[in-house]
Amino acid sequence: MFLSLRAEVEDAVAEALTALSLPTDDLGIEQPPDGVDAVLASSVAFRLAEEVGAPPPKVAADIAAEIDAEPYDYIDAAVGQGPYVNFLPSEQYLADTLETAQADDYGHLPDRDTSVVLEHTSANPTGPVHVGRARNPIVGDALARVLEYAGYDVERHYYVNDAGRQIAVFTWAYETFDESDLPDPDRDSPEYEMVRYYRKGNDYLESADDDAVEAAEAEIAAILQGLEDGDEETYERVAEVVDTVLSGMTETIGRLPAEFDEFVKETQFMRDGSTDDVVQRLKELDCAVYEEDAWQLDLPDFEKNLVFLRADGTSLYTTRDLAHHEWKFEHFDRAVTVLGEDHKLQADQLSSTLELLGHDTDQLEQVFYSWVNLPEGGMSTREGTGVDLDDLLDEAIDRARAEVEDRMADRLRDDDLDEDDLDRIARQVGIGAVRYDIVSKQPTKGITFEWERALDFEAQSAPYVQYVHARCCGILDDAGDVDTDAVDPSALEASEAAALLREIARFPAVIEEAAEDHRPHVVATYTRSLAETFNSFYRECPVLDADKETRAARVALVGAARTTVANALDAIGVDAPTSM
RNA sequence: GGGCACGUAGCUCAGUCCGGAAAGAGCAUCGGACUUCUAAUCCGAUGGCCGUGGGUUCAAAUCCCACCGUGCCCGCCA
Repeated sequence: MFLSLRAEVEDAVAEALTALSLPTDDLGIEQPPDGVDAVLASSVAFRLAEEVGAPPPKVAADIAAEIDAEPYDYIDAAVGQGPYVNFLPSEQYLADTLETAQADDYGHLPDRDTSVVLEHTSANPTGPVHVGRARNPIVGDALARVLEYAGYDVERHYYVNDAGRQIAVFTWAYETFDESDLPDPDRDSPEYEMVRYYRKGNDYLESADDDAVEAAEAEIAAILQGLEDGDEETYERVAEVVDTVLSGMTETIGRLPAEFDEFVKETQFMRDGSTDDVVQRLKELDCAVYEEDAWQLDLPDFEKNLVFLRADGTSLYTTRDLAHHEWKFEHFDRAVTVLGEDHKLQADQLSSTLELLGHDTDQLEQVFYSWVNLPEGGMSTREGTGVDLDDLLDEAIDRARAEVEDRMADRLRDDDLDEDDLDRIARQVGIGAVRYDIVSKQPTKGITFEWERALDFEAQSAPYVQYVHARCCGILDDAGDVDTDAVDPSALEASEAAALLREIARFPAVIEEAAEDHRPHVVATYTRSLAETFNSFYRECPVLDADKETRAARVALVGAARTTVANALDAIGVDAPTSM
């Protein structure tokens, strides 16, 4: 409804300006601050004051007077208020919002008939997922959900780097060292067992004597060469390591939850010849140069050349990624990638090169986030420094469980939570808190990991919003059967109820904004604001004890609040508990 | 050295893209509200030269320039 209202307001302002022979290039539509009755406003009078030769309040009043609300469904009136033209919503707006918002699919925008491939995480399959890279699956999955809400047809991809030196080292180490020489794994899970070989191998390369290292390097080089030559046996050796490690990582990421539709392997683009094909076309480019036995691109906007073929004739990560992206463009309308800020330069070079190859890079969008660091520095799989995501999630669940048990004694609601409920709530709240904490911040801001902060369940966190959902469910449970179809929204005249309905009405616009700008955190901000508005309503407006007509309207409003909270949380991937 | 990102209350952050109605939350501190639809809640108080200095504008946390601080990047690594 909000989106329709906004369209009507834009139309009304443009019409009025045209009638007054004023320019319509900037309508100045904005949302008024709290405490103003209007839902939308225009500040256009400021800009027109000089042209008209009258002070802004006079101009605003004239524009308001020119607007006839009659033909509009959702505008009740346009009123001049100081220098602003304020728009009051109609009964119809409130009634339609109340009805639409109770539907399970509230917040889903119409299908756009546009396919989007969203690549996120793509962490090298070298070991357990640590907190340093945890922002990627959380932001990526939330963005995928938001895009789906916005009507896009989304596929989630994990690009598997299975052709790099690290993986060759890993494969060599796995085949070389014996398990009896390794420490016990931190967890009984494949990636924790496997990473021991990786770390052992890297240690060996750093500390063994020169001859031994040289021999090892020869074996590693042979693996890389085998991949480049398309040797089937080498692929299988590497795949055993990669698939095993990846299976464990996938399971950890799945706890967030974040799932993938496809794991796209880098080697795919070596085996199908597309990397060779890209290389041929890159050589034809005007900026292609052959220097020091290597093929490079002298990209106009970059200081250094981009090497795309090594002196030994092998391809590089970026070369394969070019083939990967051409494949994406072939199969999808748009491609979005969530990347660490350390990949910014590489991503810009990729984009420029794709442009030179004749692709429309408007369809490629990148979202960057900064790494989560420890107070003492970055996290590293190879060095084994860092906090494992599994440990963080386990600790979050443990603490959430302790909270629930703590509150059991003086719990007011008499609904007999059993052991299964306890497990469920601990998991929903614990994981929700971790996820919400990350998804609610702008990804470009730096985060330093601290246990206490990451596990803070106080207000402005997931449990605060989840609690509102549980409260709604509680009220609806007790309300029994209420005919919410023929409810008169004018029964919601209490200001807290009206404010809640207006906040609910914004949800589709929030989804639209988050999807267009690729900023899922605005949805998190919205859930908090919605929860606050609900809590004010909850305090001031009794639902079950109200007179019949008010009761029905308020039950409908709580129903609308429940679906809105549930769907807004769903859009950022946080569970909505039915009881807490 | 160059490029990019970030800098808002003691702490953690919204708001910045697209300039407009007294700068908003939470935590912390202090003071209130549970015989009431769930107190993981609510109400109130305290706390801000929006990094600094210029500029543009009727209007700047928001746009432009310079500077300072922090992080990331500048491999024939990924």
